[in-house]
Amino acid sequence: MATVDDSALIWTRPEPGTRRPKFTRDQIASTALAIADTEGFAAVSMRRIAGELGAGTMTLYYYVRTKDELVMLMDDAIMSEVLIPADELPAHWYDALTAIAERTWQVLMRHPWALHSLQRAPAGPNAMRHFEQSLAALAGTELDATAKFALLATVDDYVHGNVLRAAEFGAPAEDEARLDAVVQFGQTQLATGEFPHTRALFSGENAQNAFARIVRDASPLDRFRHGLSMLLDGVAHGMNLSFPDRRRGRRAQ
Amino acid sequence: MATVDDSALIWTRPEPGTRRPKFTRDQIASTALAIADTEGFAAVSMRRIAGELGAGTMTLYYYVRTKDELVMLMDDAIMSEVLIPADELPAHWYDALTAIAERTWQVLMRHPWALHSLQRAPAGPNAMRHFEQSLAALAGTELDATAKFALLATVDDYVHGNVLRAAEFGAPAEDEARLDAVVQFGQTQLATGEFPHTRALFSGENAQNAFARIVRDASPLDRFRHGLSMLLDGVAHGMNLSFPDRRRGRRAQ
DNA sequence: GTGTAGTGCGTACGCCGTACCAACAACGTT
DNA sequence: AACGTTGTTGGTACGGCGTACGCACTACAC
Repeated sequence: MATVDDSALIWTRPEPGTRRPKFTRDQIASTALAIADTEGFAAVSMRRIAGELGAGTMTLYYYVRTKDELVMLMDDAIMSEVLIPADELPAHWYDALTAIAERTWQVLMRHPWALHSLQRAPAGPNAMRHFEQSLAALAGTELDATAKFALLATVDDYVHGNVLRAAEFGAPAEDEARLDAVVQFGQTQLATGEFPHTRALFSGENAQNAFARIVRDASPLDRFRHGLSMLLDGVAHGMNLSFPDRRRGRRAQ
Repeated sequence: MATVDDSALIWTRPEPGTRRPKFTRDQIASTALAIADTEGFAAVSMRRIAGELGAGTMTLYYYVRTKDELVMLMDDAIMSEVLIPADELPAHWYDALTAIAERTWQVLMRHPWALHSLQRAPAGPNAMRHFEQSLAALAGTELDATAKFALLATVDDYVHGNVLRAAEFGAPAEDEARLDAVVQFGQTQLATGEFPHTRALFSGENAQNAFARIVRDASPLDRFRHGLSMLLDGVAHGMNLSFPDRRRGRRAQ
């Protein structure tokens, strides 16, 4: 009796502390984060984290009810990185949204595994702050609630989708041999003649060089920016919003 | 000696068959697909698939070298669903891209787990066909190779990102109690006053109703379409492409 | 009928998350 | 200073996972 509500989110349960425990949730989360960043999300196991901390495995369960909760803490830590210091947020909605999106992109690219776990996690405090900040970026516009929501969701969708793809290219370069196998399979397929347009895209040069050219033609960040600006341009037109006036220092709207 | 190259992709290894095996890769993949669709990707285990097929677990390894390869087969099966019959592809790039994106969206929404596994998988034959078809959609434009590639990547990014988010809302309604806990946590946070803009978004009504209103204001598909059209409008302006002329039957460009 | 090699799969190993519960130690009380 | 309470630690064990290894079976060529 008087047990804690089983469905309560971890944010609503205070960290244990009446008798000075050996660890904190933050310590545990950041240990897990370090493992995920250096060895991939798959390397994050309760045994591994505990080992890293010099603790018994089951000790972690005194701070956290399940591994999913621990992942929530990791996600929330990451979301804290995407927050922009209030005084650095540009005044114009277009610039503000761009700044937020770019920062989000950079953070997620540093922790690409977060997208997988973020999916299941309901918004934690820092995710709410991110949303709040995004709304603040739109405060100067005259959009109604539904439009604001739709706009922010669309931008976030693009950011997440881009990271999903970009992260897979920037990955640990794979196996070398594996990569060769992939390229060679691609070439074999192209040779079948079933892919005339794709073949034309790689006109002349061999596929590997062409692929490298396309990849190096623009950095992942540049490609992200380009897509984002197209999206925001479409938004500005479709929602009747102003563009920032870049010719002078003034900020329209 | 004379063993198969370890790094060879599954597509390059022929299915076993000199002596009429009991199963086929297709059978195995579609069994796995059925499990994933009805019970989630986590329920897909080698033991489970084998059980479903009435086979010994290790039998699967005669058809497939690792579970990852099996997942590639699943992904490729899904990618086959997104292909549009050649004669149904609209002539104008804008309509064609919209059709491809919508179909992709619908397929991925039916198999939301695919996004997780798709990330690691190098493009299989059907993924290549999808790319080829996307290029075909742009055949009428005057974009160069780099621009085409960038455009398609951007659209795919948005589609994947949208599914990533939308799928999490349309999920199995969760726990009821769990959902209550999430809503209640949100309200508590709003009450702190740290989130004025978010609070304003839910003006008046209580948060749960407001949330429900925003969700039902537009179906996930409508919201996807809206974002996609904004993106494509931005693309059309930014890349100097024509819009389809909807007033008559003719197709510009 | 017999030999061979393609096919099926049982066993076992080392991972995983975590339920259960005994042991330990920090503190309030006396 | 001694004790009892209870917050904190973590050992053991269970049922899952992917899959390496290698033996058993059997379909077919001869």
